[in-house]
Order: sequence, then structure tokens, then C-alpha cells
Amino acid sequence: MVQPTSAPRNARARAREELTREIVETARIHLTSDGAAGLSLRAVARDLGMVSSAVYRYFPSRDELLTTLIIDAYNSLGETAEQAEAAVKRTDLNGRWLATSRAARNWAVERPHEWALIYGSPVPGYQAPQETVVPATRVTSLLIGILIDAYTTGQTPTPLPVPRAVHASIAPVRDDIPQGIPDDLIIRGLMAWSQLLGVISMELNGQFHNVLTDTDAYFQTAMHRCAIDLGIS
Amino acid sequence: MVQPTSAPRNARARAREELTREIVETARIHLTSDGAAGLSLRAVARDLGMVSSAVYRYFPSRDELLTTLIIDAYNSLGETAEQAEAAVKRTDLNGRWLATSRAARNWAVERPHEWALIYGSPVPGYQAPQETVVPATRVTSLLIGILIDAYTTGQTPTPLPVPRAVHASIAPVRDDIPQGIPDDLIIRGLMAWSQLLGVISMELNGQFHNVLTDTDAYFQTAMHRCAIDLGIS
DNA sequence: CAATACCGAGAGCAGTGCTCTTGACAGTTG
DNA sequence: CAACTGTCAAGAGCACTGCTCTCGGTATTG
Repeated sequence: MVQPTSAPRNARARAREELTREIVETARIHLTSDGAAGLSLRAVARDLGMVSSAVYRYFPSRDELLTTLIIDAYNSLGETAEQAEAAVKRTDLNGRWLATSRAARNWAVERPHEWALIYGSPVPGYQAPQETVVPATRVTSLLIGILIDAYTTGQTPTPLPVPRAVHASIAPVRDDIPQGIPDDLIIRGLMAWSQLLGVISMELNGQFHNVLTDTDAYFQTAMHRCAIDLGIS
Repeated sequence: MVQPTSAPRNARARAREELTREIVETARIHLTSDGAAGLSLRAVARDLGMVSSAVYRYFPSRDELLTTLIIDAYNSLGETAEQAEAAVKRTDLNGRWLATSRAARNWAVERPHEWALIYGSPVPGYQAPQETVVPATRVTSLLIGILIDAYTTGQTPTPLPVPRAVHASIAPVRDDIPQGIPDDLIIRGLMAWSQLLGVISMELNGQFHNVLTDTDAYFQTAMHRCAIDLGIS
């Protein structure tokens, strides 16, 4: 009885699954063209030839649909980055970092609205539920893996002092990584991560207008310098 | 006739100015509590005891009102940062950088929605007009000033190589700074700037949840390390 | 004083998220 | 087979949004 009563319910259940997927797909299309704020349940319903109220059978609210899109976006980005990173030789830490960061940027440039959804200003009135936490960590886990390998192979930069308050502040990070990683390396990792997010977001938000003519070239150099700071270049 | 015809027109004109200011003020209150997407012209009008259509006599569209709020935000942040920076001894480059960055963060933490308005994901469908360009540069001008002083007093880090493509890419920056500043220093300045924006935005967007317990301590250290990288520590 | 420009109020249009009710259908049970 | 139950799409409706247009009154100007 572990198996769900399968045969008879499947007809309905399958139709439901399919329609749910169609709604999400249509919503993502709207998202990529109009952004999160322009995502309209009614418009999605119209595209699917159904009436707006029918959509509420599948998603109890607009926010619920947004949550699905957010999780999908995290997973899409995470998978893209993981594949890029996995294609690099394990010992090439610099290459792994560059592959990861470049994959993230390419993904973001292709889907600016989905990037904004997960790393941009939060949608007002929307509270990210717990289910989004795990997929959100996929990219950072890659970075952590690189740092761990850097530490275990002894490729660490000469550490700068870390104030006591900062040592205490990064306590939550310690729960997710092996013991022994120095504070300094964690700080460098966090700063590389915020550099990555910062540069990508600035590019997408148009902050480099009248500043850079070739954002890609700048990005590569910036990430290269991050690698130097991390001691893996 | 350079003076505007003053006396008789003033009664109406003054009332208009005052009401315009009241609308902006009310709009900013709504902005700080609900965010840009929740800014409703009708709600503003309601608060002011007038009918929604009357507001259109003062702002031809919601976007026009948003533009005013954006310019005000840029100027508010710019002024705050300028004052903080001006209070530091000119020769203390490290102090000037720390004062500027700390002022920016404090301002952002107090007004997260206004920060999101100017540095967050752009409001969909809204195109920032030319008038926003000048006030937007006030904070970066401070940073540029520090870098120029660093260069003229010889406090520059040992430069890393800068690829040709990046040299070409930063051409627009060169139009706003004196000749002679090395490419490497410009790159370092840009990266410090994106580090600053990245860390602040990440904190406001909740990206440090379950990562840092004391974001202020981390921020100070991160900015200190930026100063080291800039060679002004 | 008369003409003009300005202004607030109101109605109205098209759109939004969301709720509630209604009628049709499918699957299960007596 | 008939009755029941759960699910579904559809429609009407509420309160809200940005925005436009018209109307009548008032302040400013020639």
C-alpha cells in the first residue's frame, strides 16, 4: 500500500499534472518578456484558453505560482553552473571558478527577469517560503567545493586578519563546511560571491551604461582577479 | 526680464509648487512602506484628499512621479555620502573610502525601497530619462576623487596586467577622469564599486540570511579589504 | 471687464488578483 | 443501476489600478 492507488485516478491526475506544467510554462514565457511584476494570472489563463478562475484550481494564488517559478529558476541556474563546473578538470581550481561564474553570467544575460526574480529586489509583499532554500544553495555549493579543494591542496593565499566580530558573524557558514577552513578564506569566498552577484546585477540593471563598452571582457577580468584573491589563479 | 514675472502669478504658482511637493512627499511615504510596485497614484491622491485625476495635473504619469522620486533618492544618497566623506581629512584616503561606503550602506538600510529604486532591478516598463544621469554620479564621483588623490600621491598598488579588450572597454570612464590614471587602478575602482553595491544589495535582498549574523561587521571588513586592494589602506 | 488659462471633480475604460456560486462530469459506493 | 461525492471550468462580481475625457468653476491676464 506504499504505492498510490494508481490506475483509475491516473486519468484525472495526469491531466492535472499536464495542465499544471502548461501553466508554469506559459507563466515563464510571460515572465521572460514582461518581468515578475507584469506576470498576470489572467493573461496566462487567456493564453491557455481557459478562464482566470480555473487557474486557481492549480495555484491557490499568484505568489504560489511565483514560488514555483523561483524554484525552477534556481534549479535551472544551478544545473547550468554545475554542468559547466563539472566539465573542468578537478585540479584546475581556477578553471572551475571561471567556468562557474561565466555560466552564471551567461544564464543571467539570457534570462534577466529570472535572475532578477531570484537575486534582485524581492517582489513586494512576497515572502519566499522554505522550499526555495535548498535549490538556492546549488551555485554557492559549487563555490564552497572549490574553496574546500583549495584548502585541502594547500593553495590558500596569505591570510589577512579577521576581526572577532566577523569570526562570530560567519558562524552559520561553518555549519555547511568542513572544519579547519580559515576565517580568511571564508571571507574571501563571500566577497568573491558578492563580487559575482554585484557585477552581474549591475550589468543587467544597466549600471554599466556609459561606463563599459564590453561588459564581457570586464567580467572575465574581474573574475580572474577574484581567483587571484582566492589564491587559486 | 530675466526675472520671472513674479508678484501676481505667485499665488497660483506657489500653490502649485506646494501641492507638487506634497504629492512627492506622500508618494515617498508610500514608497518607503510598500515599495515602488505598490506605489499607487490613487492612494496618494486619497491621502491628500483629492481625486485621482487631479494628480495628473501635476504629474502626467506615474512614471513621471517615479522619476522625481528617483532623482530625489540619488540626491539624498549623494548628499549623505558627500557629507560623510567631506568630514574626513583629505589625506586619509582609507578613511574617506570607509566613510563613503558606510554612509551608503546606512542610507540603504534606512531606505531599502529607495535603494532598490535606484540600484535594484529596474521597474518593468520604466525607462530612466536623461535627467537622472547627473544625480546618479554623485557617489561614484567621490570614489573617483579618492582614486585620483591616491594616484597623485603615489599610493597605488602594484598593477596587475589588463587585457587589451578591457583597456578598450573602459574608454567611457576615461572621459571623466584626468589622464594618466592606470588601467589597473580603474579596474580596481570598478570592482570596489561593484563590491559595495553587491554587498549592500545582498544584505537588503536577504541573501545573507543563514549566512551572516552580523552584517555590519562583515561589511566593515569587506570594505577594509577593498581599501587594501585599492592600495589606500 | 472680458478672455484665457488653469484646476478639481466625476464618469468611464481596460486591466488586475481573488472569491463565490453554478452546473457538468468522473469515479466510487450502496 | 442509481445515488453520492469530489473535481473541474465557467461566470459574475468586488475592490483595486493607471489613465482619459468632459464639465463647471476660479484665478490670472490682456
